[in-house]
Amino acid sequence: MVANSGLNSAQKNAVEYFDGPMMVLAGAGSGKTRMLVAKMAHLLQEANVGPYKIIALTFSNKAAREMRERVSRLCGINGQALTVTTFHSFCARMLRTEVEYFGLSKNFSIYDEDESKAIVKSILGKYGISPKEISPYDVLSYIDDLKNKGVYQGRENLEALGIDLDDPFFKYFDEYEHELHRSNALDFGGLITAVLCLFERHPHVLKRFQQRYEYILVDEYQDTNRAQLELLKLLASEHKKICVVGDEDQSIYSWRGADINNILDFEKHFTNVKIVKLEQNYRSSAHIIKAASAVIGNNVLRKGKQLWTENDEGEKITIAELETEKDEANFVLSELEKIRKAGQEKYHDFAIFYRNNFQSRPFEDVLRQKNIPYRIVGGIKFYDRKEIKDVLAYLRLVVNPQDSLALSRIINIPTRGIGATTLKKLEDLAGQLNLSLWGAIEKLLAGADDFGIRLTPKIKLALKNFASFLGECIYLNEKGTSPKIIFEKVIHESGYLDELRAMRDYESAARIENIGEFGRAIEEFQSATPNATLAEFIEGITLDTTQNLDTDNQMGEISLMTIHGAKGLEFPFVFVVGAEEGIFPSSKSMERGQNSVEEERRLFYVAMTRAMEKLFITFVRGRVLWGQLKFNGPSRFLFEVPKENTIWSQNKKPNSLLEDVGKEHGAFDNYDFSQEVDHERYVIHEKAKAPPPNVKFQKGSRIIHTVYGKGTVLDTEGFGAEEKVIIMFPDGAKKRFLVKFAPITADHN
DNA sequence: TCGACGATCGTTTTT
DNA sequence: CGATCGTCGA
Repeated sequence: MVANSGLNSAQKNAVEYFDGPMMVLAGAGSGKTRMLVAKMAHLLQEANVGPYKIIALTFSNKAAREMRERVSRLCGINGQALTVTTFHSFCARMLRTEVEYFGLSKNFSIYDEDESKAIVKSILGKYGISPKEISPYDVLSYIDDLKNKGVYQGRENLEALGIDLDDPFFKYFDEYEHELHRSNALDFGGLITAVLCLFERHPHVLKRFQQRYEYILVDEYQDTNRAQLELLKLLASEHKKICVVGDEDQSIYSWRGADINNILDFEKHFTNVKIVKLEQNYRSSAHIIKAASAVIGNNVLRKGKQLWTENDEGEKITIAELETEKDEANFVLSELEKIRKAGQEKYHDFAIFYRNNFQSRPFEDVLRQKNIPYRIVGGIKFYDRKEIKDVLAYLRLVVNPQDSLALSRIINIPTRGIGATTLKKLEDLAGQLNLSLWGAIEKLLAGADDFGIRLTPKIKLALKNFASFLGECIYLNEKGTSPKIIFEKVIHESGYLDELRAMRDYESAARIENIGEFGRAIEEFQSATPNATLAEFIEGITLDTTQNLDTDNQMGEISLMTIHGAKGLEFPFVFVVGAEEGIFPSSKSMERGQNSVEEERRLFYVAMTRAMEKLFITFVRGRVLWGQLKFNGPSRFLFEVPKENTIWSQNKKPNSLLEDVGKEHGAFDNYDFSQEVDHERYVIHEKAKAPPPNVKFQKGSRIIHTVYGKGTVLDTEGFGAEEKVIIMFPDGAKKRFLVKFAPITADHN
């Protein structure tokens, strides 16, 4: 009975039901995690379900850890017995144990985005395509998109998934998969699709997992992609005891493949679905809840929930207009200090949220200047540093010698005289023999055949030395030598540290310091899990990028983060800054259209609902963007916040220079700053349209080029004699032409 | 094999 | 404006 105490009736319904598929639509601050924890506890204690029968899937390791810990504390059991994990870790673990059923060996590498991009680049290079013609980023996005939809090589009925097999990029997908395979590697998306593939081709394996995991719980369901939905459908099809928990209004990762339709169409994918809505909010004041509900009510793509609260009305939301981003930072700080001094609040009760990372700058400046403790959540990650990636590449190579990307990264770091030319020869050989780079090197050094590759004796010796050093490391690792010892061997005997030491500059010293930090992380890992392998350490850091956030001092620190980073958190006092058109909603989303703007609105909603007691939203009249002063006007979302829940605060400087500059630029035509503060003042009237420039080709129109054939105008620049067009051709190539000279005509068919 | 220069292009980042 | 990246030259 412990599990259910203190729950409201909706939460109880969600906790106690497990007869079939259920979707819990949990509004912001509605006690979702609490409900999930109670539900697991209920299964374990009331229903006497064995812990090994339950799987709970989340998106972040942080969420997984938190849930595991709370459940084990509530039930007084050892959390290790529970499968509470992320989709990706779950799949990685399965693939390593079920290794005989799919094409890679147990020690496969997991490639991150950078590494995937490097693969794409090399493929395009092989085709002789420059990054200007076809952007590697576009190709990678395409491949990523396929994987998000559940595509794997050899999958049938792709048309049903809406995949166009004639897409010119599809061949790159094949090439890409082949390259990964040759490196004994998977990317993030591939972890999921490989499991789909395994389940489809080996039904008895699927059966085993279906039988084992009778109860399936999914957190943050709005963030799942199509591939993950399919995985869930397969796993759940035997017992149909699946419970997904999510909030369509907090779906803010569509650009990462999350498919809001997974929630909207849940009843199409599962039958006899029970839906429970958690609509009582325990977090925020009534003003905040009413305002946030009104804003999100403007979205069309939703199931619809009516959030309510018994909490006090609280203070109205302050919407403040400032002159520049500097004034914005100063305003936020002065309001913050007012609150802090009046109520003895700690710094960690405050958070500043922005749409883009670059917006943190002015706040950091002011905070540093005033000596106020703060921390930036997110930003540059430890494992993204060059030196860490280098050392990691060595270690990955030791675990998985077939990892050609890792090998090519460090084969000449430190400089060994094995330069680009030699590497190219080796890569070509590997391609010919369809081996990994390491495989090719071993073959070549075996000496039976030189494959027509002539290397100078010096280079050959360098290669030999390198290979024998690596061979020793590989041998030690196979023998079960501890990760720390292999790490030490790598950094010392590879010459990596020596090279850094020889540099004798500040930057190199910092790098040495970071490598030391990395060593301590390995040590910590080793003492926490004494028998764990290097492979497990590496998987841990590629799949779990959670940073240590333990530096809380007495007064705490103000948190600065993007709104994406704020999801799932709460703070008594929240400042949402930069609420301007083009910033929030972002200009890109405005270009993309209605659905994208809806996602921005969800983001706005997430931001608002983080606040418990008091919410401030600020915007500026003039912002320096890319070295230029921009006048974007207040965000459309501000006008969706009901008047009765807000106080608008105008902070105009007398005789502001900015206003003159703005007028000069014609930027203030939209609204009149001389009037008193009221909503009407901010209503943006349709701008007088600039006379249509003298352009021959419109964006989106179709053309014929006498050399390259048919294409579509992606974008135009300039006009008249200066008019340029960027054309996308059917093979995916992008080219840029000066209209005056290019042999292009409009294609009216 | 490295460094200097110029062109380019500017979200969000759970895994 | 500024970081990043690719190209070219020595």
